[in-house]
Amino acid sequence: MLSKKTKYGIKALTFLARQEYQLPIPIADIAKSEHISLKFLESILLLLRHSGFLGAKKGKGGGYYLIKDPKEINMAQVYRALEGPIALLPCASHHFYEKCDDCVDEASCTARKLMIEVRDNTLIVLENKSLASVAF
Amino acid sequence: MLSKKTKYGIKALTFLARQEYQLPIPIADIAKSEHISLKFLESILLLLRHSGFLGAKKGKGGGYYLIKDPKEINMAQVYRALEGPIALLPCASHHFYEKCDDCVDEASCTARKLMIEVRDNTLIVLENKSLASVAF
DNA sequence: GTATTAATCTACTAGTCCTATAGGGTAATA
DNA sequence: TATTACCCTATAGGACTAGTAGATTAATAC
Repeated sequence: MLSKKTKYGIKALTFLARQEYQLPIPIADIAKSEHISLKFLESILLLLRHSGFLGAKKGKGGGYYLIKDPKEINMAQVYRALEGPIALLPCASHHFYEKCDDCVDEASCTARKLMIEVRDNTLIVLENKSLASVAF
Repeated sequence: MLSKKTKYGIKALTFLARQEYQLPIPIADIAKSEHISLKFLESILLLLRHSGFLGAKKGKGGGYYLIKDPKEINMAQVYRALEGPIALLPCASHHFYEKCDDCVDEASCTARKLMIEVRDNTLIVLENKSLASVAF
């Protein structure tokens, strides 16, 4: 299951992508429009800024704005920044690989085998989607 | 991420499917072979019995055994019994649908849209896999 | 019918993660 | 210089995970 952090993050990015003009939008405006707790959203937007998706401007007239063209923002990258691994098992992950403690032989592990197939298919979906393609 | 319950459940089913003869196997044998905590596995096998995948026999010579042909056991059903919804958001689930509190308009929700696509692709993978096809 | 074996059931717990909340600090702008 | 709005740290309730412990019940072998 997706965490609310990821869900809210995707919604916030979408909200920004749908703005007619790319001016900074205050957190409060996004929180109100998307019905997200202000302080929680604050931490999410900060993470998205540190991950290179958003820019921020302080002071009056400030807020958050997209740093790249929504067409160039890949949903797999967004997912990884917010949620972490795309694979459902650490041993089936590319970017976050970890060996299982209990596994004697990875090659014969059916759970791993199955989850690698799921991951590959999920990746195809996410990598072929840009923020622009889902927002409109 | 998959819970260990689901991972262990899949491994246990695989272990049973790989048995040459379909005789009852004691929990302890499975736990030892797959390096799973005995008592934790106990609760998992019980769940799999209640879900209609396993039969159990008490007493000497007892244990758990597959109730159906591994070819007839669909991995989507196994996943749902162990982990719950296949969709990554409740609002994108068929069998476990729930409305989001924060969502004003489901139709325009990009998180939902994206997760429905992920779910559809995951379903294709899981529904086309039988326990037999992953175990061998 | 008794002992043994092994599943079944109930209850409990330490630890971790999620989803926030609170409050002050800091930087930019008008 | 006042205001606006992002930045950072700390904390906390609740849910969930993974595992433990112990008693009970049912089947089988002798």
